[in-house]
Formats: sequence, C-alpha cells, structure tokens
Amino acid sequence: MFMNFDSQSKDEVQTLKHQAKTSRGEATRQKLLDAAEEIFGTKGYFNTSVVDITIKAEVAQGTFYIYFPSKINVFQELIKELSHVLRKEISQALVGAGSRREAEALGFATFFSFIKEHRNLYRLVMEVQFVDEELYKWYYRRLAEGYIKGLEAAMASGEFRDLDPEIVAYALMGIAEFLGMRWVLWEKEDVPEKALATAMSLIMEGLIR
Amino acid sequence: MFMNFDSQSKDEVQTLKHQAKTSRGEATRQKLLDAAEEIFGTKGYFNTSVVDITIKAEVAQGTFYIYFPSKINVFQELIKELSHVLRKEISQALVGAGSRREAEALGFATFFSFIKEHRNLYRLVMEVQFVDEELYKWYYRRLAEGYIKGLEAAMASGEFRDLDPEIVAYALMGIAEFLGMRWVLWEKEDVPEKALATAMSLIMEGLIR
Amino acid sequence: MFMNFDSQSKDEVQTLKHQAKTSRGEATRQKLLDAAEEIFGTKGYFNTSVVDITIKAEVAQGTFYIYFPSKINVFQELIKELSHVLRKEISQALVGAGSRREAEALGFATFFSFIKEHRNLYRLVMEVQFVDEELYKWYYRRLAEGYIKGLEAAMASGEFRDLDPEIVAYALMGIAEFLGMRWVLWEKEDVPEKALATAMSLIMEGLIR
Amino acid sequence: MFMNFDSQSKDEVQTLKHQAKTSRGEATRQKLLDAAEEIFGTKGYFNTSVVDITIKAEVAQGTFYIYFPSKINVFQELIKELSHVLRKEISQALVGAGSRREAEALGFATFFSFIKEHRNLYRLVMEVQFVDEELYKWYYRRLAEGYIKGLEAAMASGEFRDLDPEIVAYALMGIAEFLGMRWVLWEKEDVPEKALATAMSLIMEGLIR
DNA sequence: AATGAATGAGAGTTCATTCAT
DNA sequence: TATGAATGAACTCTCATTCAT
Repeated sequence: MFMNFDSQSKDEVQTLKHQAKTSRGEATRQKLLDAAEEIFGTKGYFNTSVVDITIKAEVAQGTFYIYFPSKINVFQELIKELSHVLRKEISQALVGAGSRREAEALGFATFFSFIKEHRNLYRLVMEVQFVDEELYKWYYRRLAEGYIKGLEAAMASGEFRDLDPEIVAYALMGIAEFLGMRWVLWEKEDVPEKALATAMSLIMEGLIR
Repeated sequence: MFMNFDSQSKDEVQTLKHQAKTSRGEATRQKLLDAAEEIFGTKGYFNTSVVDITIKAEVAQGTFYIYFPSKINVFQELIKELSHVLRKEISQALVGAGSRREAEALGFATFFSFIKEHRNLYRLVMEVQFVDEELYKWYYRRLAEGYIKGLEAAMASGEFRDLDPEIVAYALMGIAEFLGMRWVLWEKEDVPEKALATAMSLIMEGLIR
Repeated sequence: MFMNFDSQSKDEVQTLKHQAKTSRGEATRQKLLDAAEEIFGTKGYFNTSVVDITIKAEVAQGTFYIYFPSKINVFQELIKELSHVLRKEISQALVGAGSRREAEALGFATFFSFIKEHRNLYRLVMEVQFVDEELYKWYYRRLAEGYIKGLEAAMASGEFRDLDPEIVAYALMGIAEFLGMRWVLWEKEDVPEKALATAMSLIMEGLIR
Repeated sequence: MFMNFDSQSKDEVQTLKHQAKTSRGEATRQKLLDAAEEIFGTKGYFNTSVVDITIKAEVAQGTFYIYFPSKINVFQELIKELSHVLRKEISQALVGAGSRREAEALGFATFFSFIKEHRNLYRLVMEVQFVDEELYKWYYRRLAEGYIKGLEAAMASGEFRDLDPEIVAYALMGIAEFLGMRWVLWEKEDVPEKALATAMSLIMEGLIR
C-alpha cells in the first residue's frame, strides 16, 4: 500500500517571516528550529515558552521574532516539515520493494524508525488538534493520501481485495501509530520484530485476495 | 475480544479534595464537572481557564477550589471517569453477544457510539500525554487490558490464532481510534456501516483460525 | 453662547468591564481611576505603563484587569468623564447668568478654572487623536454642540449677528483652549483677568449686533 | 498682524549627528526624513517605530542611526523644520499685502493651505508636548512672536486698538488651529471661504479701531 | 556608506491560586 | 457553602539601539 506514495508532491514548507539573508542568519534560524523541535517535543506546545526555546538556542529572546512571527508559526512549520520528511522517507523506502508484502513491511518499518528518530517531535502530532485544528486534519489527510494511492493500485491490479481504500488507510495508520506509540515512544526501543510480523500477518490475511 | 472486559475492576475515581457533604454541595460539584467536561473538551486543557469553567458553571471563581484542589485535578478526574465509563459501556454491550464475530462488532460499535456521545471529552485523551504522562499510559494500558483478556480467551478456546495478544490489542485500539477520529470526530456522524464492516473483515481474516 | 449648554444630555460613561460588586471593589476601582488620571495626565498615554498606574494605586498588576479590559479602555473612560464633567460644569455655571455678556464671561471662566483643576488630565485631550481618533472628534463635536445651541439662540433673539454658528463655535473653542494652554497649563496660574477681558472685548465686538 | 513676520530669524535646524558628506549620503538622509514625516504624521510619534521608517525609506535598520542619533531626534528635527517652513511661508505671503485686512486674510489663508499641504505632519504638533515639552512651548512661542510683532506694529500705527498683543496672538492662533483642525484635518478639504470670512469679520470688529 | 543580525529591557495581558468576608 | 477581590509570576511580543561585516 505504501508503494505509490507521493514522493514528488510539492508541499514545500514556506518560511513566512524571514528567509535569512546571510549564512550567519541561516545558522541562527536553524538553531532556533532545532531548539524548538527538542523542547516542543519534550514538553509539548503549551508547556513550552518562547524563552525556553531561545535559551536552548542560546540567543536573545528578541532574536526569535526575527525569524518567526509567532510561537505558533514555528510549531506549524515543524509539523509541516515533519509531514514532508516522513512522507519522503516512506516513499523513498518503497522504491526498492520487490513484492507487495515487502512493500508493506518496509512502510511500517520506515515509519517506526522515523518516529524513533524524531521521537519527541512525533508526540506533538497529537497535540496539533488543540493548536491548529486545520493543520491537524491536513496532516492526516496528507498521510492518508499516500496510503490510498498504493491501496488503489494494489486493488486495481487484483492483488488486494476490493475494499474502501480510505477506510483501510485510516485503519493502517491507526495500527502504525499505536504500535509506534506503545513500543517506540513508551519503551524507547525498536518495535520488536514480532510486533511487526504480527501486524503484517493480521492485515495481510484480510487484504490479499 | 471485548468479551471478558473487566466491568468490575476497581479504579474508583477518588475525590482527593472534597467529598461534598450536602446535596447542595454535591450539585455545585457536579455543575463544575459538567462545565469542565464541556469546556475542556471544546478548547482543550491548556486553552481552558478555571474562570471559563466557573463562568459556565455559574459559580464564583473561589468556589472551584472548594471542590477541586487544582485545575489539573479536575482534568485527571474527568479522564479517569471517561476511562471508567467507556470500559463499563463496552463490557455491558458484550454481555449479550452470541458469537465472537458479533462480540467484535459490538465492541467497535459501542466505542464509536461512546465517542460520538462524548465527542468533546474524547479529544482530550490525546492531550493527556502533555498534561500527565502517567495518566496517559494508564488510560491506554487499562483499555488494552480489556482487549487482552478477551483475546487470550479466544486464543485459548482455539477460535483465534495464537498471536501476541498485547500487540493485537494495540493494533485494534489503533484501528478503532482512527476510524473514530476520521468519521465521528471529524464528520460528526456515525461511523458508516461500511467502515465497520470493512474493519471487521480486515481483521477477522487475520484473526480467525 | 454658553447659555443653552446641554446639561441633561445623557452620555453616561459606561463601565464596560466591571461594575464592582462590593464597596471594597468600588474603592479599588476608584483608586485605579485616580491613579490613571494622575499618571496619564503627567506623562501622557504612551509614556504611561499599566504598572505605573498599579504602583500609584498600590495594587497588584493583575488587579488592573479586574476593572478595566485594557489600558486604552481606562483612557477612553477618563476622556469621556472629562467631557461629561466639563460640559456639566459649564452648563451649571450658566444657569445664573443674567445678561449675554455675563454668560460668555462665565463660560470662559468656568472653562479656565476647570482645566486648572484638571490640569494634568486636560493635556491628554490633545493626545487622544493618536490613541483613538473617533473619540477625539467625538469630544470636540460634543463640546461644539453646546456652543452652537447657545449661539443659535442668541442669533435668533437678535442679540448676535447672523454668522455660521459652527464656525464661530470652533473659533471660540480655539481661543479658550489656547489661552488656557498658555496661561493655565504653562504658567500654572489663573488666566489673568486681563486675558479674559481682552478675549471678551475681541469677540463681543464681532458678535453683538 | 502677520506683516512683520520674522523671515530671517535664525532657528537653523541642526543635524546633531551627521552632516552627510556625499550626495549619496544626502539622498539617503532625505529619504529617511521623508519617510519619517509621512509615518510620524500618519500614525503619531509613539505608534511609529524606527523600523517603519527604514522600511518606508527602503534602507536597512542600521542606516537610520548613521544619520540620526535617535528616534526622538528626527522627530525634533521635523518639528523644527515644520516651524521654520510655516513661518517662512507666512512671512513671504505677507510681503505683497496692501492693506491690513488683506494681510490678515492672507495670513489665515496661508496657514490653512500649509496644513493642508502638510496635513499629516501638522497633527504631530499636538503630540509634541508628550515627547518634548520644551520643544512644544518653543514651537508656539516662536509662532506667537510673529503674530506679536505684526500686532504691535498695527497698534503703534493706530490701526488696531491697544490690546495686549500676546493675548491676542494666542487667541488668533487658537482660531486658526481650530478652524484648520475642523475643516482641513477632519474634512480633508479647504477651509471654506465662508469660514475664513466669518473668522475675519469676527476678529476685525474687535481689533480695528 | 550600508547592511541586517542581535540584543535585552520592558510592554500589555493572562491566569492559577489565595484571601477576606 | 459561597463569593468575588486580590495577587504576582509568567507569558508573548515589540522595539530602540548596538554590533559585526
């Protein structure tokens, strides 16, 4: 299902406020983004103050507002980037998939390693709904799109049964998120092979014709 | 899997601060809880202020602290109650289930109608992790327990294949939450029959021996 | 011209935020208003901070916002009250005027003694245009109304020549303000008899038929 | 009274910080002054930020401080220039005046056309008192001086009655400002002929012997 | 001469909580 | 039991000014 994942869709993250004009500026901007990612991810959006971010980034408070018009703006930017990178990584991972089954497994595995890598930031996704509801829906719809395309193709080719691809997509995202939450976010370890295998066998029976 | 859901487990909600002694007091306390449920659910924990709650409840600011020691405390209480009621409703729904399949479907359906009923409050669950991480894990572990018991029984009886019940439990919860999010919370309507059927057919193939 | 000054017009100053419910609250509110009058009047709107006001009023910062929704709001309230009191004082002063000439002189004198009394606050009027342009025009239009009515009556009765009353009203207000500025605000003393007499003789020749 | 208006008085505007040495520098300086005039005039001193000015002038923030030591300094410079130009225009206008009456009318008319031309900037005068009280008094005293000289001459020659020239000067300035405010600043049009005529007839009766 | 990044003090405002009645 | 006034720390954001290039 991950196969036709949109790799080339253009949801470029826009820098609304400031495209740093010097390399020094660009470095500062990046420091702020990194700091924001870490602290937002650790404490959540509402428990994070702009001061926290600037302290972590080792710049003055005012500097923050040179690069971002508001606290919510960095947050949105991070979520958009998260969405972008996640989908890119998945679509790249699927390139080399030989069989369907392999593709499915690769998709799950990539997702798990992604949230392991971006553990902190990933927790934020669930908080987005309280910060910016539209962005929240956007995130999941975007993610679902990739699944849906892959599912449609598999159904068209006859490999998968005919089921409503959107419903299946949300079910699959749910499985991925919950296994990721339970083993990656809580246990801070890789999702065990067994979990992956179990999930695969669970779904495949239902999908493969 | 919902079958042996613990209906009698004792996670009694404790009122740390105040067990209202008069009926007038009890009424006030309930007004505050109702107001909190509505506003927390609508705006989220961090966007809600204690004043909001007292205004909605039509009492003075100070009254809040007669019944609850802090803002976070009401929140925790609501989540605990949510957890309690949800699990109770599910276990009750499963009582009359004849076959396994029916039990599964009933479990899903009950969950969906529950979050439809408590739409606002339910969104909160995702915010819990940023308010009280332990409570967050407690919530899902508790919910998972019910699933696990049911699954173990079904596996023991030979109806379900032998799979790790915890893994399957989290997968099932993920499916339920995501379909609920997509069709109940976003669409504000019942999860369509089709979604339920799709989910069932998807899973059952993988589960039933 | 001051004669028919509207004494009964109802431009009651509304307390938008808070009608203090206890006498203690009312006292605090008044302390804040007094402090605001003094400090705004001394340093101007923009040079005054809310902290300045609360320090002067000997209350905590937050207390300010119990009684006023914002800094600009107290300011507006003060200006409205200023307008109200000024016009009331003038109209009351004119009650006992026997002749026209006396009425004119009384009007000027009352105005001068008013701005002497409210020296600080009065300077604010000129700053209003940068804070709330509409309020600024409202203030002068309201003041002009009183003049206009008196002038119209005097013209109708034949005592004054027929001139455009609005033009004359603004001319008279200009004279009053500038003499007040020069001798009351700058010199911090009464406008000398001489100035009053000079102004009167200057105008009367032009007005009296 | 406008007649002997000091055209040659030396209140040269000093650039404390920087007398631009190159023509390029001079151009930049002028761009900043123009931008400051426009923005100060539109939004007032306190609502204007240095950044606003530099953006309007299309230069970098730092550039501002090459030419002006501080925000307040440009403001003062603009007010001084305003004072200078206003008085120069009036005195030039009076050169060709044949009779007294004509001179008076010309003075008023010039003032009105001046504030129409410099509408935005002129509003600033009223804000000066909160920015730099001394400058404020200086402005009006300087303006009054011109009036006073003219009045004294007219009184000496016997055309005008003997009245305190300073008092009359402030009265005249008051009339001019208020008619200007009401019809030029608020209505954004010329002071109507009628207003001018009314003002003239009002005053002349009182002045002419 | 000019740029634009950086600073940090201070602004207005909110709000969980406590206190006095 | 209930009220509503009071607190003060913390928050987001602005801005005059300085610095490095």
